[in-house]
Amino acid sequence: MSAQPPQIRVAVSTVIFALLPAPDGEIRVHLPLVRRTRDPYAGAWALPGGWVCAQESLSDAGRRTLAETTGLRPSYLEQLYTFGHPERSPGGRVVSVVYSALVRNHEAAGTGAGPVPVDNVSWCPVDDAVGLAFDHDEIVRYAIWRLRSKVQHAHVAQHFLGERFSLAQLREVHEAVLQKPLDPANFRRQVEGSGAVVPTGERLTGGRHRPPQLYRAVLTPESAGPFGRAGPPS
Amino acid sequence: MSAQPPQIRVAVSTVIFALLPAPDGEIRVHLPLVRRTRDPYAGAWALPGGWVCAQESLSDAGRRTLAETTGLRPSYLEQLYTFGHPERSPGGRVVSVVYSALVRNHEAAGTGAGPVPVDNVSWCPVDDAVGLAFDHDEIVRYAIWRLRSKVQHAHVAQHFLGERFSLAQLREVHEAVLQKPLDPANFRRQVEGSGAVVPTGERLTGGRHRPPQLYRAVLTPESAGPFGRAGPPS
DNA sequence: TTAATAGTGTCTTTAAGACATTATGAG
DNA sequence: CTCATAATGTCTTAAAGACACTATTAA
Repeated sequence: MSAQPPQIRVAVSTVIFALLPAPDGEIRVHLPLVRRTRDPYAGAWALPGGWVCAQESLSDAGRRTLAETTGLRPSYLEQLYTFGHPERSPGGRVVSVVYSALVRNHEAAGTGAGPVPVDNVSWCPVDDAVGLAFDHDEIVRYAIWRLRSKVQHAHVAQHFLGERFSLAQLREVHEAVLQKPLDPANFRRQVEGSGAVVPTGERLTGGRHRPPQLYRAVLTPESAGPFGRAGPPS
Repeated sequence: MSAQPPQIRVAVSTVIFALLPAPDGEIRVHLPLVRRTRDPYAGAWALPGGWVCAQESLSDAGRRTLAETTGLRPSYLEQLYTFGHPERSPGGRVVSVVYSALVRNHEAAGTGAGPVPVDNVSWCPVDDAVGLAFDHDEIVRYAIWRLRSKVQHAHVAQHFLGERFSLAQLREVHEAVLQKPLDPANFRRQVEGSGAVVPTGERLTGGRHRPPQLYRAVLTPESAGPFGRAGPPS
């Protein structure tokens, strides 16, 4: 162990997912990209991010740089992975701690998710996010794999929805993420039986059909982890 | 994004697990700790680790510092989490990337795992690893939770064993990690049916009973992840 | 009434768990 | 032969999946 560690810069990046309608009308998983204004990779698309300040936590740095570059303020960030290959940034050694979050559609509004593009921010279907700056292609690929592996753990899909939601809405989220149709009856039994959601007693009116029961998420002990929430502190 | 990032030091720590007999004869999950020789926390036990050098990858830094402090050289390191709370180290801002590995008993030999203690290294039952330096208590708690959540994914347990192993040995690993007995017949069906192991045709002789078939692990597509191995690059 | 989705029932298939039974090599 | 563990069989129960059916609201 050397007493004088070398200069390594610490950055954060964020992979934000939202379910938006693609040009073909299908609901697909999208993520926001920002256009780089300086070298290296000036003009290329990249994940939102920036440097970690001396007194802020890593997740706070993720939140701050995401808001600065895109205006997004998700309620919940989860650490995804830390990328630190010595050659991953041409400008010198950078270790990037990457966070991920799921946002609702109205949270994405006004940030380039709608028909009007916001300057230098673009929501992109995840399968089209290639040719990004640095090693961000790899990061995106890893993030979408993790999303699909973990959607089974019910709390993941609920971040795409509001506090109250119908089971049909929850099912549509799962269908969009997994890219396959699910049986409404079996889905209902699975979700209700898992204890991950409870009915609120309210109903969602306004549709031209029978109004569905509204549910809300409950934190299950298994999903809580050793610190009573999704990940460790920091 | 500020052009001049502040000075933040980057370190790695490693949580190494081995299955060793406890004083009471039970096989328990242990991990190696090293005694700190300088401030902060001089004299306290801590996880093996050290600073990341300029030209080495994060996992290489984990491997190197682990070997320097304990002599251990596990074949496979998996990134666990990155801890970066601003106040986690009294000596100034430190971001620690933590790696985890599982080692076989003979790999742990000569590093304090046997009856003869090696200077400044001690193998400790995970439940007794409290009062460590920095935030290492939290790190250990998170690592053991992850180990227990993931032992179901068969490849995890196989790192504790050699390349070839009997199903009884594999079952004993699962029993030690999960701290509960498993039905041999049902365990066999589950593991064989999962395709995670295949018989080698060899048998393990020497016991005073019917010699068991030996198996080896096979990398399943689901456990491989998006890059054909357990985690992303870096 | 009709359209449309909410919600239930039920059958089949698959897997988990408990536990009895048979197989085989060492001594 | 006997002991000990390997390996298989079978029964029960629970869950997953396919799909028919009933319920309820708005227009």
